[in-house]
Formats: sequence, structure tokens, C-alpha cells
Amino acid sequence: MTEKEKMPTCAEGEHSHPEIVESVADRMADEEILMDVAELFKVFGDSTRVRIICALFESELCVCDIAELLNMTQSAISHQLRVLKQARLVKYRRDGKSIYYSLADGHIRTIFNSAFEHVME
Amino acid sequence: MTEKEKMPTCAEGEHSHPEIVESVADRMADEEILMDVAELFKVFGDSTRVRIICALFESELCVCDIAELLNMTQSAISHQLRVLKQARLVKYRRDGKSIYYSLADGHIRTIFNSAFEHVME
DNA sequence: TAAACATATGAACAGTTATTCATATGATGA
DNA sequence: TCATCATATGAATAACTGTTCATATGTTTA
Repeated sequence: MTEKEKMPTCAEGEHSHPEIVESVADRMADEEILMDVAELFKVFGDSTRVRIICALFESELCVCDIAELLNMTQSAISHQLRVLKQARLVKYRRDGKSIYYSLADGHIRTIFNSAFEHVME
Repeated sequence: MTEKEKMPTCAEGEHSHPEIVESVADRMADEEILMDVAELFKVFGDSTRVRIICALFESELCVCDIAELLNMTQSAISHQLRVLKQARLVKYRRDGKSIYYSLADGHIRTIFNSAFEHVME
């Protein structure tokens, strides 16, 4: 470029498609819901948490059993369970010294089943 | 603790449940598939990419229209489209100077619909 | 009550990631 | 062919995240 100019974007020119953009904007879900969806997927987007969730699909489990199953430290599992807890994806009950975790919601299975279908296409 | 000892984990003691752990391990999906699922969710776990995907649910769009719609720079959108492209979630076609993106797969809608149901419970 | 155990948590660190800025690439039209 | 436009990309940076280590909390049992 001969002159130092701001790089134009088509959105400012005549080549954009304002009708389409507006129409899509109208039909899209609310910003807040999209944020919640992204937040949910973010929780699912870690292999440790995915493995914990898939373990809990099969059975209620205490922390140390999850740690043994995944071959990870108790601390690492506990930290991840906290993330799942904060996202209201797991619930827990105390039995003696152990704490048993299970899935809080049936929707989780549905979401994962769809994801499994996709990756195994 | 009086002595400096390695903190024991129940997995090494008698309080673990090896039968349950083994049974869950047997029924769980393969490690590789779980990694793929986590990888997929990781791509979905960003609000910009969620907004792009949800926009593409409504219509095929060129890059600059997505940028305008989301009120972000063309560069930021382009970088995120590359992530979606590498995950084989979008396809594109050239029409003159513009490049139009669309979703590559119907499964994506299914997964998102389940997620929407969850967050809107 | 004290020791042992299962779990939770705070701090620190390393690795990852999203955006920005500057610039490259590739297509179009004069 | 040259200027312009739409998009892509590399480098840099700031923010975030997962694990580890050390330790705290709360329960059980001797």
C-alpha cells in the first residue's frame, strides 16, 4: 500500500449483505444462552472431565476409585469434580469417609450420545 | 503427621472397590474415542465459535458478514474459522472475492439442540 | 482423644488459547 | 498490469487452565 490507511472491511463497504446479517441476527438464540452453551461445552472440553463423566454413566463412584480408574492423583480428580460440581453436572452423597459422585442430569447422556455418534460416524 | 510419609490413597489400601473399577473400565468407551469427544467439545467450548456455528445454522455466510454480525474483526473470525475447518465442522466455497462458509455436518445441530435443552431446562 | 483415612483446597507453574497487529495471498475489475 | 478488496496467516501478548505439591477439613475407629 502506498498510503498508510486503515484496512477496510467489507462490512463498511457495499459488498456486505446487511439484510442477511440482520435476518440471521433475528433468528439466532439470545447472547446469554449462547454463552451458557459455550460454558457447558467448555466443561466438557477436557479429556479428564470427559472420562469422569463417562465413568459416572456406568456407576456412582467415590473419588479414590475415579482416581484409580483414570490413573491420576486424588487431588487432580478432586479439582475436576469441583468444576463439574460448580457446573451442576454432578451430585454427591457422603457414606462414611467416602464421597460418592453421580451425574446430576439425564441431558448429559443425550448430549454425549450425539457427540459419540459424530466422532464415530 | 509425625513422620514425613507419602500420603496414602485409598486405591492402594483395602477401601477401594476394584471390582467396580474394573467393571466400569470394561464398559467405558475406548480412550481414543473419549479423546476425540473431548476434542470436539473443546472446539465448541468458546463463545465466538458457538456464535459462528449458530449463525451458520441459519444461513451460509461470508467471512465479513460473520465479522459484522458478531461485531468482531475479520482476523479474529478468520482464525476461528480455521479452527472449525481443521475440526471438519465447516465447509466453504468461493464466489468471486468472497468465501462462503457453511456447516459440514448435520450432527452438529443435534449436539447443539441437546445442549440448548440442557441450558434452558 | 488421637491416629488414620478420604476428600478438598490454595498456591505455583507450565502449557494452552483467543485476540490484535501487521502483512501476505489470491481474485477482480479498470 | 495495477490498485482494490476479501480473506488468511504469523508473531506477540495477555488471560486462562490443568496438574502438582503441601496442607486443611471432616469422618471414623482404636
